[in-house]
Amino acid sequence: MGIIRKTKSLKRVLDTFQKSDAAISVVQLIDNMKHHMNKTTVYRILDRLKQEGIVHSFHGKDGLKWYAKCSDHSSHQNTDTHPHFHCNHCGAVECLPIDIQIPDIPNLQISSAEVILAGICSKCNP
Amino acid sequence: MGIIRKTKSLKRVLDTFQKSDAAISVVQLIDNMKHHMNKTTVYRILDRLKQEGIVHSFHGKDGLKWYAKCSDHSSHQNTDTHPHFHCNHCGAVECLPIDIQIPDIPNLQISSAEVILAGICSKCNP
DNA sequence: AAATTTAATGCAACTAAATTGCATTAGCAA
DNA sequence: TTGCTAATGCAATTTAGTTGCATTAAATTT
Ligand SMILES: [Mn+2]
Ligand SMILES: [Mn+2]
Ligand SMILES: [Zn+2]
Ligand SMILES: [Zn+2]
Repeated sequence: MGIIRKTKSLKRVLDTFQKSDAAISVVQLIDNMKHHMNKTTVYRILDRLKQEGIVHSFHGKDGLKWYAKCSDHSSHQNTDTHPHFHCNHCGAVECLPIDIQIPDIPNLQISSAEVILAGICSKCNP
Repeated sequence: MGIIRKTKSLKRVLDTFQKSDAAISVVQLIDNMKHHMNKTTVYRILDRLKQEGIVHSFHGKDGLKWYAKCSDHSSHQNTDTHPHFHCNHCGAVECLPIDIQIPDIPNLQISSAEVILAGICSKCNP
């Protein structure tokens, strides 16, 4: 595992994540890359980057897929349960560097959690 | 608001929710109803039931839409932030009657939260 | 009980996200 | 430079969800 060819396409996508902490939707990323690579390629690159632990994915408030860079400290591959905030006004999504406490539930073996918070972000706030 | 014709189709869908507390995916519900009504009708009935506060919706771990009956006590239309559990093994989804504490985040106005937990349910457990 | 009104439905066409198969290209190591 | 094969492009496909419009059937009125 871990065999990655550093193709131009991969570098370009990787760059997007390294330049900013912001999460990006697949739809948006495909659009950003449309003059440089095929959408199928974007999907496949995201798969690889995720497998390598370089990015993580989750679903935004509308069920669409988003990706964001894994921050250095939060690379606990499995137990990375930080929440995400989706702005209802501008549509931006950000990773929140906090820990949501998931209580133990009797009879349930919880192995992962997705927490998506929605509201108004700081930029859209008065 | 609240004008609802008690059509045969609506009664049939309503019955599904009243007979069980389990959540059901739209995909599954459409399949269950396929001999009795059109999928468009299912979508529209779900919209109405939700508007009436009879059911609530959320996204499962794969981003698909699920619905479940609103329990009598949890009909705080807005602040209903109970989590949902999605079994990785059998695919069942259940509403969890617990409260997840969402901490205040500086600069963010959080108005809703979706918490989806994944793992192994009691039936799939040893 | 018939006529009226219009919410609700069926259906086909459509949109959009995500996936797949296959021929071609380009990283990279020998 | 050559050879291997991971990676890509592209077109077709799948699937969730939506829309427009003609038709049907609840509910209300006569
Ligand atoms: Mn994140
Ligand atoms: Mn629920
Ligand atoms: Zn915003
Ligand atoms: Zn299960």
